Amino acid sequence: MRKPCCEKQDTNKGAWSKQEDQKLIDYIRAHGEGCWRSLPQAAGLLRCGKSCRLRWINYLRPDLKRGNFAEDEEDLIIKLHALLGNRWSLIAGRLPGRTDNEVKNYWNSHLRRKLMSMGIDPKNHRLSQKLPSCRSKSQANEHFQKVKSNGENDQVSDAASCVDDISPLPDLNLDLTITPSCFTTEREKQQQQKSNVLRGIESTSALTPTLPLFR
DNA sequence: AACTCCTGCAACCGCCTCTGC
DNA sequence: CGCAGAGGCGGTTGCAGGAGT
Repeated sequence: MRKPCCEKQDTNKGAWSKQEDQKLIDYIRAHGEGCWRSLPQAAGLLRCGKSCRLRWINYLRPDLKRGNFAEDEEDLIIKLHALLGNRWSLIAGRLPGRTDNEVKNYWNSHLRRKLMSMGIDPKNHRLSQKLPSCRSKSQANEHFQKVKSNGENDQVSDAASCVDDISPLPDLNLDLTITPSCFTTEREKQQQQKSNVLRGIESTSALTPTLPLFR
C-alpha cells in the first residue's frame, strides 16, 4: 500500500473557506507556485499539498476564464477529444483560461450528452446509430470485430481509427490544425509525442486530422 | 409547501510519471 | 540503474441547488 500524500489527521477536507482561499492567494503571491507539499504549513493552512494545488489551479489562479463555454470552445473540445481521448490536461492546454477539471466536467455534463443526442458515440466519436462507411452487413461485422479487438478503453487509438474510418459528411467542420509550436511546455510536447506514437503517427509535424464534427 | 429526482461542479483518491540522488 | 519523493493526471464522489411532481 502506497503512503498517503500527506498526513491525513489534522487536515481540513471539503469545501474551502474564504479565509483559506485568502491565505493561499497571499502565500502564492508572495512566494510563487511550487513545493506544494510544504506550502500548507508555510501558508498556515490545514490542508494537504495536493488540495492546495488543486484549489489554486482550478479556482484561484488569476488568469482563469470562468463562466460558460463559447461555441468555438465547445467545437475545439470536441475536436481535441476525438483526437486525444480523455487527455483533459492536453485539451485544457489548448483553451486559454480553462482548466482540465473544468473541461472534464463540461464534457461529462454537457458535451457528452450533446453528442449522444446527435447519435454520436462520445467515446469514439462515431455515429452510434448506424456504422460509418460500412456498405454491407459483412463490412459492418468486420468493423465491429475490429473495434472490439481494439478494446473499449483504448480511446486514443479508437479516436484515431475514427479519423481513418469516417468519410467526411457534408456539414462537418473539419478545420483543425495543431502544430508543435502551440504546445507550450516541454511536458506537453513529450505527451503529444507519446500520443502520436500510440496512434502510430511518427512525424511530429503539423497534424491535420479529419474529424466528424457537426454544427 | 414538501418531497424527490436530476444536474453541475468542486474536491478527493489513487495511480502514473518525472526528477534528483 | 534503481529508488524515493513530489507533482500531475484522470476517474469518481458527494453535495448544493434547481426542476418537477
